[in-house]
Amino acid sequence: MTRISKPPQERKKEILDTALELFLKNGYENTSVGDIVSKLGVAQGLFYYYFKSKDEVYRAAMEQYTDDFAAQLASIVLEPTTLIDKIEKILKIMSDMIAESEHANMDGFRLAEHIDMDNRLSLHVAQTLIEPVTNMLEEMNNKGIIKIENTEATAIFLVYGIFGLLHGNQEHLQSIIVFDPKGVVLLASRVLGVTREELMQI
Amino acid sequence: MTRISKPPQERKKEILDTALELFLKNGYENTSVGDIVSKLGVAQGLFYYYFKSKDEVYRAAMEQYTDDFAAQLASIVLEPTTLIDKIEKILKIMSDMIAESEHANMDGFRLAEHIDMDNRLSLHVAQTLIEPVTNMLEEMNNKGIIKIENTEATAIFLVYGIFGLLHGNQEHLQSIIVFDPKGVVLLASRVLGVTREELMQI
Amino acid sequence: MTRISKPPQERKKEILDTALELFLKNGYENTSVGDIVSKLGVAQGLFYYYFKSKDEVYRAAMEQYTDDFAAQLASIVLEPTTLIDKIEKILKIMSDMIAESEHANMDGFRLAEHIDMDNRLSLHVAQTLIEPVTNMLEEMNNKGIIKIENTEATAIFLVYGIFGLLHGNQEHLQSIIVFDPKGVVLLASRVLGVTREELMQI
Amino acid sequence: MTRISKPPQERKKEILDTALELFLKNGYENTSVGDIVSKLGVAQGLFYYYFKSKDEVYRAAMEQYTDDFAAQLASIVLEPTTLIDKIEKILKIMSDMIAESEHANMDGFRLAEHIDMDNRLSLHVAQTLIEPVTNMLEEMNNKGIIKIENTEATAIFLVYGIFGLLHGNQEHLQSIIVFDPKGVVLLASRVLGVTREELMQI
DNA sequence: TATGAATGAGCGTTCATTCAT
DNA sequence: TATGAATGAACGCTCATTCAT
Repeated sequence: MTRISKPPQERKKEILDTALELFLKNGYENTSVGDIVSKLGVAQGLFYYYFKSKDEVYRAAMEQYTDDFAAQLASIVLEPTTLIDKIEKILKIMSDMIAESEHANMDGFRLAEHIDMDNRLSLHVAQTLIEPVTNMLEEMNNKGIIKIENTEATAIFLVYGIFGLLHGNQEHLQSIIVFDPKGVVLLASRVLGVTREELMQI
Repeated sequence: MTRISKPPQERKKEILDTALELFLKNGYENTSVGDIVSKLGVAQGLFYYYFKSKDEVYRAAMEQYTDDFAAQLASIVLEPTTLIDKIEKILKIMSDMIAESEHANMDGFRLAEHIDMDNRLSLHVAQTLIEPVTNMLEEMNNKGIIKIENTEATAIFLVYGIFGLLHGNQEHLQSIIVFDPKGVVLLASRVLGVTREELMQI
Repeated sequence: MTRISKPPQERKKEILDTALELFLKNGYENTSVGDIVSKLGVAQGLFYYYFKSKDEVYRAAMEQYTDDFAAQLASIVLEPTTLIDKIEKILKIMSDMIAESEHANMDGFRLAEHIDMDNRLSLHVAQTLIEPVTNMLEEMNNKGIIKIENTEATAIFLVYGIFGLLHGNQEHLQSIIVFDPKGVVLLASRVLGVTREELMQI
Repeated sequence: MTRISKPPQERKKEILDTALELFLKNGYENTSVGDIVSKLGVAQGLFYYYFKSKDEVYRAAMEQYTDDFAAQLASIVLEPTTLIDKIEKILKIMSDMIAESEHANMDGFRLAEHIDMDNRLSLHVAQTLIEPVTNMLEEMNNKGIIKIENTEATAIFLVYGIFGLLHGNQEHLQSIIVFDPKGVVLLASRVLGVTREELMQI
């Protein structure tokens, strides 16, 4: 084979990205190190030049993935827009995230693992969302916009509730529940104890 | 080995139960067919007499498990008690379910698989809860107790929101978010657009 | 492949014997589990049906090998013959042992490992010889035939000295030192502090 | 990395020394080329600029090591002291050699390899000892001090016998056979057919 | 129905060696 | 001389699955 040498950083990124892609598509257990390297067209040994183990890439891929979302969310929360706008943007991000981990090659056999992976990563991201949302609620509390005792619990409830709507959408492919951002906002407003109209003005 | 012949149904049930137990304890990938048969004390081949593959047993075990919950839930919904009582019973069941798949011997390495399994089953059960809850909301709508447009979406939102609170409890083991049934009821009442006092009287 | 099933004991013995043969010929590191099974013409997995690891067969092979010698030696020591006869028989056994572990396919590359293995096993056997020889000396002491203070040290000295003569014979293939049993007996008699003539009469 | 150029001889020596050190500490199989170069802080490729293979370095390291001993021994034999003094010095050297390859961090797993390595090197050195000892015996024969027919066989017997006493000391770590130089001299004197007193005066 | 020995593909990982720079 | 990224074969081991009895 012709030998193509690349800057280590670049190569490492390549491997990481490929690994993430496959982990998202096929799950941890159904992605072998061989899959990763053969997709990249490099030797098996090269993988271990950059990562100590399969587990290590997995963690690194996970981190990169969730960090991306965390960064996006953090910037949204800081944007000087209305709350309703923030919520819609957050919904968009969550929606994208779940779409991204949609399963490409579901051939009966591997169904269990696909669901598995989806869950693991999705829930990881959900956990990532909780902190910034909690902060947002805290801030709204301080500003007197809302009055919520346990902000973290409420954040969890909100994030998972929304996650359920997005996720459920995928699971019951037969029963088409149109995902309705308006409806989500309504539910969210109720949880926060504000009217929809109030929400629009914030 | 002494050869013990049993009625097919019974044997199949035995295998299924053992499989479920191990799947719950160790996760899918960390449970081998060998583990199942050796725990039962039967030959490796017998497994394949009753199930075509490991995947098949997994699906069957999953189904049985969720069906159990579905049955419990269905009966709760039909009980002639107050709504608040129903909600508390449902919370109790969800709580038990998660506790059941909590793992005794978590030594670093296997934690990932445990959480993994937890998620997988938990979400399955969450899906199972959606239908009866939807029915319940539908009925309440008809009785004029609540006024909700999209009952299924609301049911999903509720169920997943609650699931998040239960599950989140496990993830951040260090930051102890005490799971507070009262708080959950408050959140639920807001989602349904009724006051807590109204809820108590229904 | 046609499937040939055998009684477990027999199969296990087969694997053990093949493993021993290869360990003796090629050394531990240069004998792969694949070598063992492919020599036997069975599947790789079968190996692990009978042995938990490569290390386990190695220990088992080692034990079997040394046990054989130990048994032979024990019976020789008990035989009602002259000491000189016993010594000659022991020399014969040691000689055979070393011959058995002679290296078949020494292709430059693997020389280091060959020597290695030879040493490991040879020394193991030497260790095995020490105990019965010590016992023999002890008995001779009691009978007043010899007068030796430290029987174990003397046994070690004797066994290793003889081992050196046998082993050295192999190492310097160029300098042909004819291994002379008579000479060995002479050396042994000196160590024991008896004349050669006395030795013959015991 | 900063690129440090050195005279070829020096670099080669550096690699050789590092390799020897690691071979002594961890054994052949447990020392990788990577270990050697990373300990030296040079690139992987450099190793192959100086040595064709790992095996080659091993042989070279071995040779250097044994040559060192051979030189020490040769000078001892030539020293104008008593035989007993020479013997004691030789014992000291053998003892040091074995001590040198004693291993600090033996955690169960690696014990086998350590002993292995120990054996390999020890026996090499033993082989190295044979020639000078033979010469010594030859000389004593000529001077009429002793009368031995086969000096080389006797040398081998002596060297290996002593080696056994030193080595055996390590094997049975629980049953402490105190290594007693006096005892060794006694055994040696018997082999040579001289009294201990005679030995002292030579 | 039941057994359990046998299969064989696959996995994660190591490492001596090569080669473009 | 020196670098270090890249190679690729091999290894020990696991496990879902098969099949002769």
